[in-house]
Amino acid sequence: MKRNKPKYKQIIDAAVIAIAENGYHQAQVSKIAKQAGVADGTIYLYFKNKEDIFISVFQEKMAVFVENLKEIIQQGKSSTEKLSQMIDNHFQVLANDHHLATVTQLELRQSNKELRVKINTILKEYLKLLDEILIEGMTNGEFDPTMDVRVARQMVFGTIDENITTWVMNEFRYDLVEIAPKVRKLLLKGLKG
Amino acid sequence: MKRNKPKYKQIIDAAVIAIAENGYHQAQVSKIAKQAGVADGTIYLYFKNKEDIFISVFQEKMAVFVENLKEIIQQGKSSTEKLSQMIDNHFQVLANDHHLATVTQLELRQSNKELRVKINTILKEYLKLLDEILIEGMTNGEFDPTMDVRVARQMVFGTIDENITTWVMNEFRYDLVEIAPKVRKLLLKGLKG
Amino acid sequence: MKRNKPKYKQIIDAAVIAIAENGYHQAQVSKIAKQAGVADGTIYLYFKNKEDIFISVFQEKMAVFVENLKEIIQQGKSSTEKLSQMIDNHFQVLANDHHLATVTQLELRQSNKELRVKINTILKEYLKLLDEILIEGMTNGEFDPTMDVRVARQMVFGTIDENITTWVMNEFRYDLVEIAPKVRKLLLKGLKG
Amino acid sequence: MKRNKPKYKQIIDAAVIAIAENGYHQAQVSKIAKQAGVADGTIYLYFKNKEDIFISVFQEKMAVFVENLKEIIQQGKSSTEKLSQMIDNHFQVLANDHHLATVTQLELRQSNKELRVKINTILKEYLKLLDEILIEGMTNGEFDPTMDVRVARQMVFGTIDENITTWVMNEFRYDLVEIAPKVRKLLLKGLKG
DNA sequence: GATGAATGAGGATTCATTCAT
DNA sequence: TATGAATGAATCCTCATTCAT
Repeated sequence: MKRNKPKYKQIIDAAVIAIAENGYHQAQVSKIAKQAGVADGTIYLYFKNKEDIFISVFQEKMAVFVENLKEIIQQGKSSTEKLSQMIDNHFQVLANDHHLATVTQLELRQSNKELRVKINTILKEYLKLLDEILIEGMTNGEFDPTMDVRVARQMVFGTIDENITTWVMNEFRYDLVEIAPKVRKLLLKGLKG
Repeated sequence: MKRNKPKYKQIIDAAVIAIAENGYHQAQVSKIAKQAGVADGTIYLYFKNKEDIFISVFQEKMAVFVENLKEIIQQGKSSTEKLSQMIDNHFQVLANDHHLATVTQLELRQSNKELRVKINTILKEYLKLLDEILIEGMTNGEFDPTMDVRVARQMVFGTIDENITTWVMNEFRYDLVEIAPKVRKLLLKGLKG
Repeated sequence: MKRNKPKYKQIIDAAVIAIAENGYHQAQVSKIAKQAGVADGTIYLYFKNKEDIFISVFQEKMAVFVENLKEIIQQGKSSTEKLSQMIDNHFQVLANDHHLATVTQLELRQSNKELRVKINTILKEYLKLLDEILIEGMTNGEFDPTMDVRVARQMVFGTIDENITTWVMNEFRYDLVEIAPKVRKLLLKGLKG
Repeated sequence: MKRNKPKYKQIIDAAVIAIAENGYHQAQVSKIAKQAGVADGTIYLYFKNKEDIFISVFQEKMAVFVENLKEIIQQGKSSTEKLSQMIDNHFQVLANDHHLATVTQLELRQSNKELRVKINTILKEYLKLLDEILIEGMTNGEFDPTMDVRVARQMVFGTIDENITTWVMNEFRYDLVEIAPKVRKLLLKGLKG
């Protein structure tokens, strides 16, 4: 399994840095290779093509969010608490890794429609977990049982996403973590049953 | 003033179609020119360069949103009503123009950071009007007076944006206008004082 | 005759200025038209095409040299005196018109081979008069009667030309007129019988 | 060092042929690449851009003149002999390579001012060696000690250059090598002390 | 597995010239 | 005569990918 060889992760991490520092369109394969300390050709021993690198970057990093969220769901008591922790975790992970935030919020979105569809597919696992929390809350009365789950999910995700993107576009000039409770409060009010 | 000459609007509209049908990176100047029924060189009598076309597209189309919103603010009675109408208008304009929706939600976001910053500057006028509504509502008690306006604004815009983008990515397979009241209800609950 | 209409000379002079200030390749027809205070299309009422402007510029300005030289030949006593005055005149005319010097010595030489052949044809009249002086001198014993006239002519013209071009490339930083007597002395020694 | 790789020289030689056969402005990169038997992109592994090819052509070819001249200076006995051999060498090298003669005398001069300045910088090394010969001759009494070296150098170079350019413009119709002794004789008489 | 030299397709932009007014 | 809006051909360079070593 290529995924477990050291050079695989080495290239993934190099890609994040190369994209963050140079921008999506300026993150050429040769730059990623240089950053990873391998030859250009070596990249193609681990990835099918350039697009495959970017998808893998998103996949690997998204896996962290999904894992965290699964744990949150397992350990959380109320739906409200689960959602709160999900929001906090989302903000915290990106607040702690500016490179990653730049890549996911700004750079990777410059990819073409086709690639974005693939990225969305990866994202779906995360959104499915979010749906679980929402449905649970609607069932147990914590959230409004009459609301449309898709719309609610898009409110939660859209609000989080917009807040983080704005923070990145403002070049991290304010503390993102301070925003989290405000977002949480607004969203929970909107959702509550 | 070039902006008022017929060919200016002709090229703008051609650009929307060319981008929607071919994608951002495949919308070559020659394609836009062909779609507009003018020679390639004619484009450059009205626009400084390709980027200028894209900025102008966003500017011209955004102007419709801003104009509508200004009218909504003038005629609306309560802040709640103003916000409701703003949401409805936003959904309706894009529901009626799939090409424009594709361009603003998916294609134009593939532009590089520099261009996106310019686009954001244009967007700010719209968001400022949204802020006005929110602040008014916080003052008159319709909305929660303790909330952070920026976060609230980002919830409203992020929720609208995410819902529309998802609709576009699902290739307009469901009726966007039916979503509007659901979005409106959730958001107003989140904001209310 | 178009040649005598005021706009003809107006465009010629505008071309010299446009070329001198912008360089050969940056002297677009539109710039020349603007400098001349006429519309782009008007240029084509007086000149067949862009090349025709440049040829005419050279023709009109070279005519001054030829006229002067004819007078020098008529009034001069010895061949030595005629050659001396030709050299002085050549240096003086260009020393007094930096724009013209830039155009003839640097810019017009950037034209393609075809145009340069045409320019050379115009130059030939001037060189023929120079040949006359040389042959006269070879006949009357002032110049070496065994020398090859073509080679001698090319020495005279090449020396003058190289000195002036160097002066232009040094951005007129020294006094060209001071060079003339030194050139004259060297050339006459080379030629003398 | 790219300069020593076989493809470097291969491209340089291809450029000379492409320029000579098509003219400066018609020597597209793709033509040079085709002539060199490499892909267009390969050019850019060896040269920064198109201008860099042209500068390098001049540099590489001028290096031959400079090298020859250095040897001539070392082995020559009198200043007169050194100058004579310099003239002969200059004529001979170009007489033997019509392509090169076309390129240096006609085509490369169509470059813009900026490039010509760079070319002149390369030429300076050659002219400095010429100055050395002249100054030596002025010191040892072979040449006129009162003459202005710059003017003398410009006479020598201008005369050689004009004779060769005329030969190229006459499409090599006569034997250039026969001109050399005539040029030599005239110049030496002009310079002698 | 690893290298890196070589490939070659693809597009924004300029500007001389025309021609309807 | 004079205008100037419109035309459209033409080219340098980048960079993802391959493959001989």
